[in-house]
Amino acid sequence: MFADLTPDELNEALVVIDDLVYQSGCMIYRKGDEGNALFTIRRGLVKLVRELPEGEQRIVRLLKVGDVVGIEVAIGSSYKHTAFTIGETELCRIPASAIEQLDISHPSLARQLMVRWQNSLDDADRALVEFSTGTAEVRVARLLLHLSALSHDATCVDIGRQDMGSMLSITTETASRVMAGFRRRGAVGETGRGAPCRCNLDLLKRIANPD
Amino acid sequence: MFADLTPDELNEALVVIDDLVYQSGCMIYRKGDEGNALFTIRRGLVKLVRELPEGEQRIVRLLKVGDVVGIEVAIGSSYKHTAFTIGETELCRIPASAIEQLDISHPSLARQLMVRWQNSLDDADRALVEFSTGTAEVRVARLLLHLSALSHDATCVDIGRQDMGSMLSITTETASRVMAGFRRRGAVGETGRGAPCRCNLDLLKRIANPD
DNA sequence: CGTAAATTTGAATGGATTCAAACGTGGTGG
DNA sequence: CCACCACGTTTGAATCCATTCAAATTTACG
Repeated sequence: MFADLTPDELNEALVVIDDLVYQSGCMIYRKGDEGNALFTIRRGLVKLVRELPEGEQRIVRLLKVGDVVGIEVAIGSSYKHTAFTIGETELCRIPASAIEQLDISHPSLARQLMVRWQNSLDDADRALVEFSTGTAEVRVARLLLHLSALSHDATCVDIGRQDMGSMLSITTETASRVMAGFRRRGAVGETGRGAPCRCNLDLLKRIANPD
Repeated sequence: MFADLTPDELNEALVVIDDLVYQSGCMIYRKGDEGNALFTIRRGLVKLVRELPEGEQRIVRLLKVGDVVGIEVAIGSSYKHTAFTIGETELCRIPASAIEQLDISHPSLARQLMVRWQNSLDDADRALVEFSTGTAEVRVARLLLHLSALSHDATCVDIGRQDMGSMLSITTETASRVMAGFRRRGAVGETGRGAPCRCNLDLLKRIANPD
């Protein structure tokens, strides 16, 4: 993100940037809070959550290593979601003031930010077409494929059934049922508690794209 | 969008900006095409469509007056969706080259673009929470409320059942059934063909937020 | 006026939800 | 160390909602 900065500018930026480690399930910020800082993910996962009118919550986006959390801060907005860590997660905290300063003096940072915005938009659109259409089986398969793509091997982070459900707009019970079916069919390996599960990518792809 | 430009810059920009009128159902651009231009909507509606693996199509976003169509062009990307007009629509065509030029000389345009990106993101998130959760009745009610908010009166653009369905991830038949029910209950007025329908906002709100 | 396309309605089916209970896991305190 | 509780997951059975397939109806357009 800070490519194209001069050494001086970089140093100036770095003094105000903190490196933070959150444990699993921590709230990073709450929707509506004044946006004092944005974050980049160095390790772990972050979920952006929005409350439904009915009181439940829906996961709007899942952010991965390299993604920016709270990018809306860059235009002076308050936070649009509530953000939680999933698994132990390491974040870089970048104060809004630092962004403002650099933004003016350095147009290439502006471009970097635009690229990040577009990436977020792509993720959102993907959620709309892949995670909100098709049967429960199809959605879960697509989510597992998505998660597998984050790791270099075929393991995927063991996400809770509740989180699965609120990402895919299905109940935790159906999420559980579908995963049980996948296990029976060998689409995913036996899930050791909390351990990442091995996925049968070929089989999952076949399930995800019914012809 | 071109606030904060000097008269000279504005003139220079305006010579390359075309004003176009499309009739209903026209394709503005196709997904994957090289992005030579972006557009702003002066009148009408635009739908951004993405093809599902199964061959069907899903409406990812509905753009209204003042929105930017094809904003990804500003970072040199090809089009991420296929764009169609809904109803007769008037667009401003802004060549990518014009954006590039102004982008460098004028940082305030960059900020304007970021705001637009964030707006798109907000719309996408809204689609995820409001148009992809709840029963068919609830989703249709929320869509009608959303459309009503675009007009200043309580009328809302008569969107086809097919488009309704592919916005809400329901079939055209259920969309039709739900609308029939709403008509019976007086949630929407009798729909004169192609004419905008009058909505009973209070009743729709009650349906949209089941307590 | 006649054909094509979109909308509406019906009946049967299937899939997801709901409500409930059982199970396993981890943490706490006796 | 074990009993106990809280919490997430799993499984079951009944219900409900949306889909599917089909046909009738209306609307648009040449």
